[in-house]
Amino acid sequence: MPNRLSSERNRQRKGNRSDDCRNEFELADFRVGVDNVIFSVDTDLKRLLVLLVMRQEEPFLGQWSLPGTLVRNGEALEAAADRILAEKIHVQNLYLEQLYTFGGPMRDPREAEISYGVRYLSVSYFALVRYSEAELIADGVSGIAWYPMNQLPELAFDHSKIIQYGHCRLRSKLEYSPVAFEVLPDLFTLSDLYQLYTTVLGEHFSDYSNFRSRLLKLKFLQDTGVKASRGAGRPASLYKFDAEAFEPLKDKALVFI
Amino acid sequence: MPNRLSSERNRQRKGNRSDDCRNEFELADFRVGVDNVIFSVDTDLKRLLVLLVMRQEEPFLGQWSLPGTLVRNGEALEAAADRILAEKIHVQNLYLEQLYTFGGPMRDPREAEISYGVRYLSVSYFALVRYSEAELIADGVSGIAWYPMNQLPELAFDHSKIIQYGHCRLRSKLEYSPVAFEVLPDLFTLSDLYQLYTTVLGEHFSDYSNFRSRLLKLKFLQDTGVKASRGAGRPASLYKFDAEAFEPLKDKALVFI
DNA sequence: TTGACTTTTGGTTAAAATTACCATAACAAT
DNA sequence: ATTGTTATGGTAATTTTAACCAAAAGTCAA
Repeated sequence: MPNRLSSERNRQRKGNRSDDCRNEFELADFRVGVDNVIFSVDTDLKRLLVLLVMRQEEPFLGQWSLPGTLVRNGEALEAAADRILAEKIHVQNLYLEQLYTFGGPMRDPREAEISYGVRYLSVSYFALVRYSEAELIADGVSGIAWYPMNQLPELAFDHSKIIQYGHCRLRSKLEYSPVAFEVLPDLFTLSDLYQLYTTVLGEHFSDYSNFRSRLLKLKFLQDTGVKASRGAGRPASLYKFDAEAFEPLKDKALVFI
Repeated sequence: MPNRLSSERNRQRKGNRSDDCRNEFELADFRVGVDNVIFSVDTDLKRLLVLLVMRQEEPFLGQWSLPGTLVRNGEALEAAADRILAEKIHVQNLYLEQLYTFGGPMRDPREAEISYGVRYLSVSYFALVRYSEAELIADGVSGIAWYPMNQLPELAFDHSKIIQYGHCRLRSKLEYSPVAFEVLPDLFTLSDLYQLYTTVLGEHFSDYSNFRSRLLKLKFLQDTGVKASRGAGRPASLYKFDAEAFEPLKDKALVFI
């Protein structure tokens, strides 16, 4: 990060902040926030869900938004993402990675306030959690809820755009990486796996029978021999993910769309 | 970006900044920089190159680093990336996209200075430029040079890590997107294209003959009929990229590794 | 108990894609 | 003219994909 201005001059600039002349050549002061796009899959109802929270303050008071927070002193970005996630849901298994950084000027109305010169930047994170074990933490007044991807309400800031971006990432992650096994139970049936994939990707990529033989041929799913009988139909074998056997297959596509 | 603290309390915090007690629960003030990983391919010598600049100031004075800048008032992140690129090289065709945001505490030694509480965050961008037309802008004292990816010097900050991350992105971009045609001349031979791919990906993904037939079968390369005779051997046809014909093929893999 | 229904499992077969080659064409250099 | 080099257009064996199909093993209801 080479800096054209000396640190001497930077200190000077900071002292000037309450002047009325904003210079376009001066450096911007940033407040950095982290926003999480937390996905979950309800395989029973075949719905892809996003976690939203109701804003408790201005701007956008009372509107739905992504759970987020401003980054604290000494806190790594991912740590902030972890923190806000832990504040909103109890969950044991999760996948978390950085998504994108949105930082255009005036993406936050607070930039227009008298405390001008402050920019709001959002480093977004993408998370996938196990739906069955996720307990939402409703701390009294604040609203919090899972929303189906196809029934999203109007959102604060540019959060709709962030969610769309996260949706793209989720789809490609599912195609090329074993994230699915982070959010499935340790023991799962091939049908569970297929439900998860079709809920996110649609049913256009493969039929169940071909999906099965494709995944089994890759040899990283261990048949435990245990059978799971769930309602009608022949009981299915419970499989478990073998991370070691998967190792050589990383960055290969698992399914084709 | 929901904010647990009221904006009232934020203003208070800003007034306190020169106190000596840094509170870990207080929000961090950020300086946001943009760092560019600018790649280019020298197909003659079969080398993948990265653009580096010599730092003119502390910290890391005199060390090689990625070209970067701090973001100015009212400037979008991508605009800052464009600006620093334009300051360093003249180039007509280029591909530019956001890479990753590095923002751990203490990634910049300046955070340890007496002006504590300031965090340095780097939003990195990834660029690919046409080597033949790229003119480096050497403004007197400052050093600027293309370095081969396999002979990188010691770099300032965490820039080595950023370059490694960029290298991964470059490989996957080449595999799944038509970036190659952004940095090839308008008219190119299939050999030119193959050189580009092998220089970045290695020769393990396909032999020349199969590479040719694979790409030609996709029908988005137009044979202009014009022949290019370059040294020995049979003259090659010059092709051009047909963006319209490519449209339906986007987000499909072009080559397989 | 028996037959209908559901779901899992393990196939088959035709079409398509991949891979490893090979032969020839069209030029330059000597 | 001969040789060397690169481009081009194949072939054939193998693998993968896509679209099915039928039996196995359970539940459910009459």
